[in-house]
Amino acid sequence: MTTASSKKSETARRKKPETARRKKRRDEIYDVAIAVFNRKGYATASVQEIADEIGVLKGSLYYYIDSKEDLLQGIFAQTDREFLELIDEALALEVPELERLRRFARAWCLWYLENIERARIYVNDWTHLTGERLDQVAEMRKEYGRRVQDIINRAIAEQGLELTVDPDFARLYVFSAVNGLPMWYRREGAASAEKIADAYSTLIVGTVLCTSLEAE
Amino acid sequence: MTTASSKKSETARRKKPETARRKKRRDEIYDVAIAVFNRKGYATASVQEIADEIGVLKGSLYYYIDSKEDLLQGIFAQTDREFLELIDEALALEVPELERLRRFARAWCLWYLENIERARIYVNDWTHLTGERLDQVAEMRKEYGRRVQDIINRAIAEQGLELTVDPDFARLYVFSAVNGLPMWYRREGAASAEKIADAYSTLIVGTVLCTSLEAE
Amino acid sequence: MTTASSKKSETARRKKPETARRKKRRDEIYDVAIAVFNRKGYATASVQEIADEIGVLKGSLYYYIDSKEDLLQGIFAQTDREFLELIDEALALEVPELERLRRFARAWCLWYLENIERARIYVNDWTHLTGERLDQVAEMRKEYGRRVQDIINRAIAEQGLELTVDPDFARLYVFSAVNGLPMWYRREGAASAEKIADAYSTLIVGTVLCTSLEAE
Amino acid sequence: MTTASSKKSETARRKKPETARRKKRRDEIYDVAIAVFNRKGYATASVQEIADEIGVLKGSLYYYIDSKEDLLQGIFAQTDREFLELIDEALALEVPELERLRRFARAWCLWYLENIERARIYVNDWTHLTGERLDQVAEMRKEYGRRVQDIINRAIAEQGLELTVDPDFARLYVFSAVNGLPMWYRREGAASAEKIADAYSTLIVGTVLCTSLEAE
DNA sequence: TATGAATGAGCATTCATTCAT
DNA sequence: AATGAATGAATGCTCATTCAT
Repeated sequence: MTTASSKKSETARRKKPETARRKKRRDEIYDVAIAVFNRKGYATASVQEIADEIGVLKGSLYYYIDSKEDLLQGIFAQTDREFLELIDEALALEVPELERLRRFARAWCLWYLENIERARIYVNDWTHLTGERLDQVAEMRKEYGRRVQDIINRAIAEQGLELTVDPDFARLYVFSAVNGLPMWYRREGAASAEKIADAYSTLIVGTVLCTSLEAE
Repeated sequence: MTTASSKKSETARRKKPETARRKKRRDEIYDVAIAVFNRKGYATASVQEIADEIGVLKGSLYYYIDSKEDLLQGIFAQTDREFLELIDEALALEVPELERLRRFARAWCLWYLENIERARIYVNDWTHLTGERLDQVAEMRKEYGRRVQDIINRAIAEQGLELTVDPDFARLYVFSAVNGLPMWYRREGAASAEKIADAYSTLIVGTVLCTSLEAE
Repeated sequence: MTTASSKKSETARRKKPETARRKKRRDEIYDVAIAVFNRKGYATASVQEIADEIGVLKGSLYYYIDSKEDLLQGIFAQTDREFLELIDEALALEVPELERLRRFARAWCLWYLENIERARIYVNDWTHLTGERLDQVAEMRKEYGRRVQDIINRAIAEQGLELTVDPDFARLYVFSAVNGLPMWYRREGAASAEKIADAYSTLIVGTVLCTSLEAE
Repeated sequence: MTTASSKKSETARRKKPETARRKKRRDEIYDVAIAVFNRKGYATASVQEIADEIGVLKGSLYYYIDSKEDLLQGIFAQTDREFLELIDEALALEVPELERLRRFARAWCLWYLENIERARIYVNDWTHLTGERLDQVAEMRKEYGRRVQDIINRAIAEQGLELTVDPDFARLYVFSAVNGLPMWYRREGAASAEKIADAYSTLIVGTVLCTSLEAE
């Protein structure tokens, strides 16, 4: 229930000086962890497998991480940072709102596809966090929602749509559609990330416009 | 119900006659298993928890099931049956194709929402099946895809749309959107299942129509 | 540690009247148990398998037996009875001692081969008895040893052999050789039980005669 | 040492370098396992007991072994190696064939007696191996048979015996006699291993010579 | 920094046995 | 006589984590 990162006493957790060497190792661990969690899922993956793939003993990892859950959180933190950046870039654009939506949608999809392993973990395994780690991620997700909703609402307002569908549903629908990418996308697949992002961004814009579609 | 359980087939443990009493217990086990898997995820949930919730010893469950994985497969089997029915009902309707799509979409969403626990397990945990069990479910999913694609394509043809987006993407997009329902829907939430199904079916029809949307 | 048969109180164990019907069932259980123990070994075999093969529920067996170990002991009891008879028949013969040995050896082998399933259980699984059951079987085995030794010694005396090998070793050697039959004999094998018994009885007589063999 | 342990071969858990410390622990585990399997039989013995006797937690053993069956196979592998050596040494002797037989027989018995615990496990528990492990051991046993038969046949040929008994039976008879040693031999017993080996080798030579004994 | 060894708690599963009906 | 259900204890095995070196 308590976060694993609060186990060690404050003094003991004096942040190790992040030397270049240390950082490199850390990054390697994260990269491998992403590969392994992606392949087997967080719950099923074992710390052993990560260690094996790095070529280091299991116990040695704990010099760099506090726990397995720590690793997961770390992956999410990175993802969070990048996604927020993505949104901010879209908001910074000086273009019509619908165009902003389109460009954001495209960038979003592209980012998912290019980081499909991390995206898959994000979508599938965030439930395996516990305690405040979970709260933190949940809060983040809400924040995403708010910002994306904002983009959507501005487009709707700009277009002067007469709503038949609650725009909240449009957001949820769009989020789910994008979150579903990792379910079927394979890097070696036939369709390129570019092509997929084109198609998806068109559909996303369409979904937003459809909030004024007559039900019958 | 259990297909791949031919482990002990040497002496072919005769199939127990499904008495009312026995069926009741079995159903209870499945209900509790659904609740527990839904709450914690299949991989993290333990047989112990299911037994505890029923108020029976862990080992006693094995009088009714062959394995934990068996339980998961059983849940899927039920789900598969119902979903195929849903599609067939839609295909049997004598209405215009777009209307068929709309009605199917609505029924689909409604069914997801009403069985949201099972849906969540289906979406999240099918990867935890192994061997032919996994193959079987994978095959089922493909079959769903084909049938839903069929419904989509017929609507597109009927409407004489000039395609700008591959209809396969529309299917994937729609599937993801629906599969995403368990991510955010809560029974106690503000929006009723009916309302959600209305909105989503409109958006789904919209997505299909958007396959002729100009990208720019 | 305490024998399983002392679990039930004296009064409760009032021997059920051995009706014909009951006896038939009991015999069937023993036959199947022999088949199953023979196939998988006592330790690995399960009561379930026996019940399955009879076509009765596991629990029902306990109307006829007290425990799994009981079953094993029962099998041994039958075997003991028959083997003692075999020896007694040999001792009753009015023939020269070497001839008595030869005839006994042949009958012994033949009996092993004809009851090879029970013999296999006897040889392999007597160690799985516990408490006084084990003591009882151990005592029986000693008794066999004494009687067979008697036959051997009489033959040696009759032949006036000048011993170079302790006749006890001859007995142990012969016992092991016969006990080894279940290790390789298969009913469907090429050699008939008769032929094997012929060969083995010759070798057994030979072994006894060899107690006067010069070591160099 | 472990041949069939390619379970985790995806990530190929690198073979730990066999340091002296590690080897000592491994040997200890094997020694205790031999003691426990010898005492209770493989099927009845539990990993728990082995751990208890070493004074380590059950799970800790798995740092050194892959499975309980692995332990059994490891014991057999050692035994196989030694036995084949024994035969090869006998075949390398430059002595008359009957003398070769006698010396081999003696060495064989002596080896059994000196390693009586392992011999007992070998004789009793090889059936508890499964899959290719079982196949491998079965193949080994056949190979032994062929080689010992070879020694026997050469002695028979050298002696120019007129056969009345199939030499295959002589081999089976002799094998059984030796395999029976663990049934009765106790280290603390009256007879020394040397004395027993003397007596048994005489009887073994005798058995081979008896293949020309008249049946009547 | 990293290793090697061990811990301890947990897990899915099996099975002989009991007993109310 | 037999059933059907449950018990309870054990089993082999896994794994995140710790820690002395």
